[in-house]
Amino acid sequence: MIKSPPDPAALLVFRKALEKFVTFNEEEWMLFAQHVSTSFLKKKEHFAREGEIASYIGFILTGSVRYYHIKDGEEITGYFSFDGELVSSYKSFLTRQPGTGYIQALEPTTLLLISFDDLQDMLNHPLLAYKMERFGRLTAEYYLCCYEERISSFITQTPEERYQDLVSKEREILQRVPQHYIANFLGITPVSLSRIRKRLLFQPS
Amino acid sequence: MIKSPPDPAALLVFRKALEKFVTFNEEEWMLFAQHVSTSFLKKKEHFAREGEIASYIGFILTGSVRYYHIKDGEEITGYFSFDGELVSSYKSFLTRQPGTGYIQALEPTTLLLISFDDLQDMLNHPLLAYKMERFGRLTAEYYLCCYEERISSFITQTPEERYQDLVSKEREILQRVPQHYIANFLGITPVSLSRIRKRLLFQPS
DNA sequence: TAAATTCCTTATCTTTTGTTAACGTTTTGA
DNA sequence: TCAAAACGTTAACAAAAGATAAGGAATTTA
Repeated sequence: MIKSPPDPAALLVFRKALEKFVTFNEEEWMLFAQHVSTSFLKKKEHFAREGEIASYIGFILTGSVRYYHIKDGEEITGYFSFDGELVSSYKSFLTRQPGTGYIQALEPTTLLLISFDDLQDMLNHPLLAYKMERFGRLTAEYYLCCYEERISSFITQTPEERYQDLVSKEREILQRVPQHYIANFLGITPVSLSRIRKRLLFQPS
Repeated sequence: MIKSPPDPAALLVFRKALEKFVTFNEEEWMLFAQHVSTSFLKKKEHFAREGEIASYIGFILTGSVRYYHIKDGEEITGYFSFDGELVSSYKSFLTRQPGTGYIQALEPTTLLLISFDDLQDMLNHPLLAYKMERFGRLTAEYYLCCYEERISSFITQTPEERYQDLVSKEREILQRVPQHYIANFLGITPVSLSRIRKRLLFQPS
């Protein structure tokens, strides 16, 4: 992965996106921005691989990625992230243990990056520590809520209901992601999703 | 729910448990402990209900709870927490929106409690703010990793494999939780879990 | 302690999903 | 640009899960 210094426009987009969690003043942002680099992934290029310890947390400027695992030699896609979202093999990044899955660009993808070491530097920097802890807390809490909903969908919904929810709530995924990945995401096989779609066509309830 | 001041032994257990995330010095702990109260739940008593905004985060001193949703008039159990763990309707607690599920004591359960308002006070207290943000970040990150694994299990494993994992890794759940709740937890019906158990008896591979 | 309720298993039947393979279409990449 | 690979659908069959009901054991509770 080739890194370079980020351009100012990109940093502005990043700053804006982070305001969902925390607002940096000028001085803080100056310090923060010094730790940001940029990178580009060609379609199908990997951001993370099984067995590797995640070194970066990424912010997707443009493009999208999928998270997948390999089981019995088969790729199984578990999640997607699009522009404006953070991306990382979180568990690996946070625990410094080898990751168990892959992250791969679905499209040509431009990222902003913060390395683990840089993040630690910021967490230890007297002028940034407090706000970075807060940023980390709010970010983790935000994703915790997302995960909670996703788990709940597996417990309380059938695959067909999960698909209908996707259709009504997450049109973007439908439009930007191949169907066999969506099938995995719903916890079923591509063949089964194709059948569900056919069923819904003829009984759109 | 009846609250009272916690006894010192309970606070000590709490302090010890929180060291997984953060270590308070004496002064900090004094301030922290002032915001802790205690409560007791009889078996089947509720800690949270659908439609209510969660006011407390709890720490289970003794006992256990289950998280469940009601769908089509049926209770569906999604999770359990045991002594030494935190418990809350997190999404509701964090977002101040009405919760979508229930939390109920599986056994007589003793809790330590921190209210949302007290937590905010601590997050705003000059001598505690930094450490509380850090505590919140590390806690949320910890549960994020747990959730990530759980989601991944729904994507990559069959119900039978999930059950086998439970048998090998989480004996405590098996021993303390009725089987039909475990079935829900695995994303299947009690009847189906009974069949899986029978299959495994005769082909323990 | 007796009655009521809950819990687990089992059986039957239906529905859904998984597996494998085939086929035409689209996309990819050399 | 052209061959190869990937994609979505469909079919046929097997395997698993859901729904419902019944029966006995265990637990609860009045």
